[in-house]
Amino acid sequence: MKRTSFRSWPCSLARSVDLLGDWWTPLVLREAFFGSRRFDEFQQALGIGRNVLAARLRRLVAEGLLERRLYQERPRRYEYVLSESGRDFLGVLAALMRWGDRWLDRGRGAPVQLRHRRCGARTHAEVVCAECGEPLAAEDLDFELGPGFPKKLVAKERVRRLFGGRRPPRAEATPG
Amino acid sequence: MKRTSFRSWPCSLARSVDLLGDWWTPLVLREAFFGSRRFDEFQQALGIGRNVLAARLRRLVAEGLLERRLYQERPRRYEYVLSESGRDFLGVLAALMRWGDRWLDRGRGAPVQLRHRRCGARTHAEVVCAECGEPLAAEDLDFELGPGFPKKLVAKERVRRLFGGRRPPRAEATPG
DNA sequence: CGCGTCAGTTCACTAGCGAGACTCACTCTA
DNA sequence: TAGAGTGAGTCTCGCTAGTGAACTGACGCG
Repeated sequence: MKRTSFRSWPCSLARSVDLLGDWWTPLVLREAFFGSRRFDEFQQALGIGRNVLAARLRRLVAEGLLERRLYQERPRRYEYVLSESGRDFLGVLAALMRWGDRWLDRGRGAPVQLRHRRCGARTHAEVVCAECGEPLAAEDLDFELGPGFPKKLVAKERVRRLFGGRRPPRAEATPG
Repeated sequence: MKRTSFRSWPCSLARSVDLLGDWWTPLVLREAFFGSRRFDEFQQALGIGRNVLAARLRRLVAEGLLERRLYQERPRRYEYVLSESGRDFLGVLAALMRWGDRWLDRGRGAPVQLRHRRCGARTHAEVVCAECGEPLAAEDLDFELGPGFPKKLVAKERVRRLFGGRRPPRAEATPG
């Protein structure tokens, strides 16, 4: 029984989760943002099993989030640095960190804070609408089919119900 | 050999990942945002195993992201609706979806798009600095210890290296 | 009374996760 | 030229978590 793969689901969320949705991968990426590059750096910082780390690094390289580069011959040693897509993942990590700060700190405050060099402020991540800059809230969003959605599936009943112009009534009745 | 728990790590990211970092949980939450409330709705929409779904719902309820409420007596039937913290998780999902749109679509375009009711635009999520509103980039961020960081650990060598005012040189040498 | 609905639980099976030991290739020291 | 050290992995193996499917139990309906 293999884990069900979401790779080919018509949903970017599912695909991302398929790739990054295990317990270690986000932390490996965090370490990369903290400056780790070498196998043993990652391993010691996280206390992760070496085989697990090797597998994660391999996959992240295969998927293009990390680049494996030779930093010395004799013996051949490789290090792992964030690629463009890897660096772009910072937003997701920052959003997740922010969520944890808000809901998981049990009154002790954030363990780690962000300082934004550009404006100098101690800050945190916020997820906004790219067009108007307002924070995104569930109530303000509709989901629409995009160009990458398979034509075959458009006719499906569930799809039509979900994306048929408006949200299902139950969703709108959500209190709050 | 149990999965190592990140619950008590001094890192909101690790704690969030511990809670939500498996393959199904984010998709269950996505379904909740799409309007699913009932057990069988979730089950059919995702094709998830019923026992796995039951376990995920139970945990999400225990952690406060979902509320389990009785929607009919005789027979007793429960449904699951997003709580405040659950709704707040939308930002993370939207950021992850956006990342997938950018890096995982293989030239076919986004399968699902967002429409922001407030401004009317077809849009996507963007992660910005809460203070100045500029998009967050890895190069512009410093990490600092916050009030929730355990005092005991501050003396640790690794911690001092990471948070001792500036980033380690290797991080700054990152190309890009 | 038998059928359908809904929300789960139980069960048998197994892929693969995770921890720690081990390997391999090399350099450095004396 | 032994011996220690370093760094990047592989190997072994117990265990767990996910899979799919059957089952349960409370109830309404005709």
